[in-house]
Amino acid sequence: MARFKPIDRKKASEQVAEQIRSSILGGLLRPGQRLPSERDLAAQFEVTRTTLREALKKLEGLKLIFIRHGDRATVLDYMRHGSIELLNDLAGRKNRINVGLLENVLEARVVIGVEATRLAARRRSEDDLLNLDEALLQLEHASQGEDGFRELEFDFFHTISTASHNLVFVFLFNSIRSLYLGNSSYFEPLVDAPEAIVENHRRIIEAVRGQDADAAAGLARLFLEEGMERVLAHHRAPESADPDEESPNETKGLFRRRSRKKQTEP
Amino acid sequence: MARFKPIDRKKASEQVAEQIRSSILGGLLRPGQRLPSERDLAAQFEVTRTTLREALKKLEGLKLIFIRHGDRATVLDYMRHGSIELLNDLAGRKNRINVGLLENVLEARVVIGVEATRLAARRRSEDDLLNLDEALLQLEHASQGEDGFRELEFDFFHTISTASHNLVFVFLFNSIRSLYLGNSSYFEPLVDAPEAIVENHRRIIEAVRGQDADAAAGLARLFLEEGMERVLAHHRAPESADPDEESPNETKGLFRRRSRKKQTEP
DNA sequence: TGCTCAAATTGGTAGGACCATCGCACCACG
DNA sequence: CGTGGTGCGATGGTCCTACCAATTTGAGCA
Repeated sequence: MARFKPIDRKKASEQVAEQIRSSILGGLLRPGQRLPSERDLAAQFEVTRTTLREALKKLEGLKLIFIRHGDRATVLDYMRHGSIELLNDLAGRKNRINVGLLENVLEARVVIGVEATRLAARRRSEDDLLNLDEALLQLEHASQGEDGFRELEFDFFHTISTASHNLVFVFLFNSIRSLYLGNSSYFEPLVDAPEAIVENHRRIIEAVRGQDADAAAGLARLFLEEGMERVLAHHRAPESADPDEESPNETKGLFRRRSRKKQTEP
Repeated sequence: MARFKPIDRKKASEQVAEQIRSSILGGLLRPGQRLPSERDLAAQFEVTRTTLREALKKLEGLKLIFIRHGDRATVLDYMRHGSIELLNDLAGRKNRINVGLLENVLEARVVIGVEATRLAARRRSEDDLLNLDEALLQLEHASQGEDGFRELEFDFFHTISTASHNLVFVFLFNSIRSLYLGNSSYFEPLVDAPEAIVENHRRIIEAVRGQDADAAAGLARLFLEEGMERVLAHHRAPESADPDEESPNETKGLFRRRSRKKQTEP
C-alpha cells in the first residue's frame, strides 16, 4: 500500500467555477455569449451571490470571462485571451487531450530553458554564480537520497532563469513547475540518473561562468531534450495504456479553426 | 492644457488589492509572512469583508498569497510562484524598472515567436494555411490605413502559434499581447513600414507552407529582432527622457538574491 | 427619425450571522 | 514519557438581506 488519495473537499465556489469553466472550454458556452445574471446563476447553482461571485472572479482571472459593472459577464475566446494558468485546469484529468498538452509543456520547457540558459551565460553576475554553485551543491547532496531530487532539479533552472535577468523566463518556469507538481506522475521519467544530471548541470554552470552562451545553451538543450524524449518514450510504451475515460473528440475542439466573424469583445 | 486626470473609477476591491500587491512586490511584506485576519484587514482598509475577500482572491490568483481555510493568508515568494500575469502590474507605471521589464517582454517575444514559427512550419495543417492566408489578407488591407494595423499584426503571430499546435505558445502570446495593449505607447515604434512587414510575413507563410522550419524561423527572427531593436533605439534616444517619479532602488530589489533558508511554504 | 431621460437590469459594496477548518493548550491514558 | 483525544479560540467559507452604482433599455417627445 503505497499512497492514499487526499480527500477532495472542494469549496463550493470552486465547484461552481469548475462547472462554468468546463462549459466554456468544452464549447457549450461560446465566445461573445453572455452569462445569465449573477442572481440567476446563484439560483441555478443553489448558492449565494457571494459564492457565485467568487467563482466568477476566478474565471475572470483566467481570462475566460469579462465582467463589467452594469452588464452581464461575457464569455471570452480562451484561444485569444486565455491565461497560461489554464493549462493547470486543462491537464486536470488523464485522457488523451491532456497528454498532448503535457507534451506541449515539455516542448516549451526545452525552448524556454535553452534560451534562459543562453541569456544567463551572457548576463550572469557574481551573485548569480554563487547561487548556481549552491544549487548544484544541494543537487549533489540530494543525488544519493533521490528524495526531493526532482524538486531541486527544478530549482536549478529557476536559478538559471534568475541569472538570465529576464523576469518573463522566471515566471514561465513558475508556471511550468506548477504544471509539473500537479502531474508529477506523468513527468516521473524526467529524472533518470541523478549523477549524470549533476554532471550535466556542472558543465552548464562552467559554461555560464565562462560566458560561453552557445555552449551553455547546447548543454541545456541536450539535457532538456533528453528528458522530454524519456517521458515521451515511457508513455508510448504499451504498459501505460490507460484507455478509460478518454474523450478523443475534444482534441479536435481545442484546435478548431476559430470563427472569423467579428466578435463584439473588449 | 492637454489632458484632464482620469477619474479614479477603480473598484474598491481593486484598490485594496493594489495596495497589498505593492507591499508584497515592494518587499514590505516578505515571503512566509502572514497577513492579518480578513476581519482585521477589512477594518484597516475600511471596507467590508466581502470587498476585502475579493481583493485577496485576486492576489491568490496571481500566486502572491496562499489562502487556507482556518489559517491566515501567507505571503508567497513571487520570484518562485508568481504568475506571468504579474508583468501587467509590474509594468503599470513608467519608471526605470518597468522599462527593463518591457525590454524583457520584447526579448521573450523574439524567442517565443521564433520557436512557434519553427513548430508551425513542421506541423501546419491545411486549415492553418488558410488561416494564415486570411490573416495576411487582412494585414494587406489594413496596411494602407495604418488603422488597427498593429493589432492585426499581433493576430498574425496568434495564427502562427495556433498553427504550431502547442497551446503553451498560444497562451504566451496572449500574455504578451495583454502587455502590449496595456503599454501601447511604449511599443509604438514596433510597427514602422507596414509594406515591409506584410512582405516579410508573406515570406514566412511561404516557408511555413513549404515546411521549411529553419527558413521560417529565420525570417521570424529577422522581423522580431528588428522590431525589438527599433523600440530599444527609440527609447534610448534623448528626446524620451522622463526622469520624474523613478525609483531606481527597486531594480536591485527585484533581482536580489533569494534567501536560502528554508521557508515554510506550501 | 432621432434625442432625452427615467425605469429596469445588473454588477459592486455593506453589514451581520453562522458554519467549517485549523492551531494549540490541555488532559486522560498506557 | 509519549501518544492520542478533546475542547476552545482564531480564522476562512458561506449565507442572507439591503442598498449603491453603472449600464441598458425603451417609452415619450421634438
